[in-house]
Amino acid sequence: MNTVPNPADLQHLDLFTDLPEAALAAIAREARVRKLPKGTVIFTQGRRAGFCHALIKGRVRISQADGTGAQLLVRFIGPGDMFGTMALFTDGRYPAEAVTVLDSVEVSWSEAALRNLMRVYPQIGLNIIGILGARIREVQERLREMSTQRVECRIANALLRLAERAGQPVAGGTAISFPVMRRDLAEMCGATLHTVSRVLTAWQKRKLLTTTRQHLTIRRMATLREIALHQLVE
Amino acid sequence: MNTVPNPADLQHLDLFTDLPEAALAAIAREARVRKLPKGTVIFTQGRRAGFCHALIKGRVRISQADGTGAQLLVRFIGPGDMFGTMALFTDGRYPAEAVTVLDSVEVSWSEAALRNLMRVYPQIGLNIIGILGARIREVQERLREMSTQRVECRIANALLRLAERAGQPVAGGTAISFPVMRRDLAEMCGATLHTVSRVLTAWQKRKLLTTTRQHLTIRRMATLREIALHQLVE
DNA sequence: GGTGTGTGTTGATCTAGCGCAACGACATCC
DNA sequence: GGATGTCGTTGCGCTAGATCAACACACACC
Repeated sequence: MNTVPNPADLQHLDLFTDLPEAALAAIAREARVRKLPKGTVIFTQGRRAGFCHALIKGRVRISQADGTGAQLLVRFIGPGDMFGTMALFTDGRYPAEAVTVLDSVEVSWSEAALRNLMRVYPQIGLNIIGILGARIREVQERLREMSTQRVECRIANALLRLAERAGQPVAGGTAISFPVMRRDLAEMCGATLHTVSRVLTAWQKRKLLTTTRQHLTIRRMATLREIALHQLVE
Repeated sequence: MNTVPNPADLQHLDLFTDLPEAALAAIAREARVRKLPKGTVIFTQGRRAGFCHALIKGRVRISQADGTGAQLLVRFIGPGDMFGTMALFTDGRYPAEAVTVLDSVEVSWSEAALRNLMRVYPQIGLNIIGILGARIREVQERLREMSTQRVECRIANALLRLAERAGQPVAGGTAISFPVMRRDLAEMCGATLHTVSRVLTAWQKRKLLTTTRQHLTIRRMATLREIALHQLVE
């Protein structure tokens, strides 16, 4: 585990786009790099937050639980994404839990370091605003889906989002590049894993996709898009 | 309609907290003030955004429609709140529609003016980050509610949020200070207005609240909180 | 090899809340 | 004052999807 990242890696982080070389070097100097094996808990819900995180490699599952144990899968973090940063600018506590679902590498900055960097390079602040804005859009869209669409549409939309952000072109389709369980999909779109299982097997029969345990490949993206759009499915 | 606002008014905007007097004066100079009668459409979904808005007086309804005409009530804007600003930092289009539900007064700044002000007073950027962060939290919480809780809880939560942000203490309860329709509540929590109506009349029989046409007063806040929390209602 | 434990499937019921339909109450406008 | 439109209520049947339950794999570890 080396403790200083390669500035070239930082270039691809959404947090630090449009920054000069010099800035990236300064940012790298303040960073802490960690290798995190699959299954590592990076932070837990409600814990005091002191760091801004970004992912270099791997995949992190962000989920939120309510009092009764019900879970919402907020999102999957991929390489280049920042996470756990909102807390620094609100009440200082992580609102969700972060766990790696693949062997991963993260970079992080202390709150103090980040604030310093933001003072020197205001572009970072603008980047954060852009990231948060985009995220609000997405969450609002999901909220609208949840209130207006039926499960099939929501599952289709969840798959499309996964494909967009973690899709790997393979022979005859697009594979999701990390393990996704039925339970994950269920918690992404407010359904039970039973319903998700039923819908997926139905789609598998229609050759829309193929699945092996925890692995998923979309075969007919266009049809999936249609299902996602149309309220009424034939 | 005067075109320059009183700096004292700006002081109470969440956008401009923690700014020096001088800054407020400069901000006031760049502002445009408009009186908007009830029912005015401030912007429509999808339109090109060129302004950052804030409300001085009144109430604005922000809602988002999907292709099929189904609506999501994103939130109600009250005095001091900024709105329609996210668009400037994402794709430049308003993601929702804004309509006044009371006679209102708004201030707005052109994108260019706002960016200039942000450059001179970086605190504004930090404020925006805080506002967006808080908003993500709220939307995520609603998303979690939508996926895990049943309608009664969701309606209770919607009412509690309304009370928190627009509650006026009155004799024997807390009144919502602007007109709210059954349809509004329904679009806030992903239900039909029929269901909302049924639930509200049930609660009225239990003396939890009283309603007259478009007006709503919560009588037993504590009981409502219980309903909002408990998954299972007796 | 057997024995767990975490995952996925599938069937059989049950029910919360939707959809439809009809009506009632209040406000506004002519 | 009547007509028209917006808003709210209520009854009835229906269905999407939850819940309950049982089973079938796959991969671990002993």
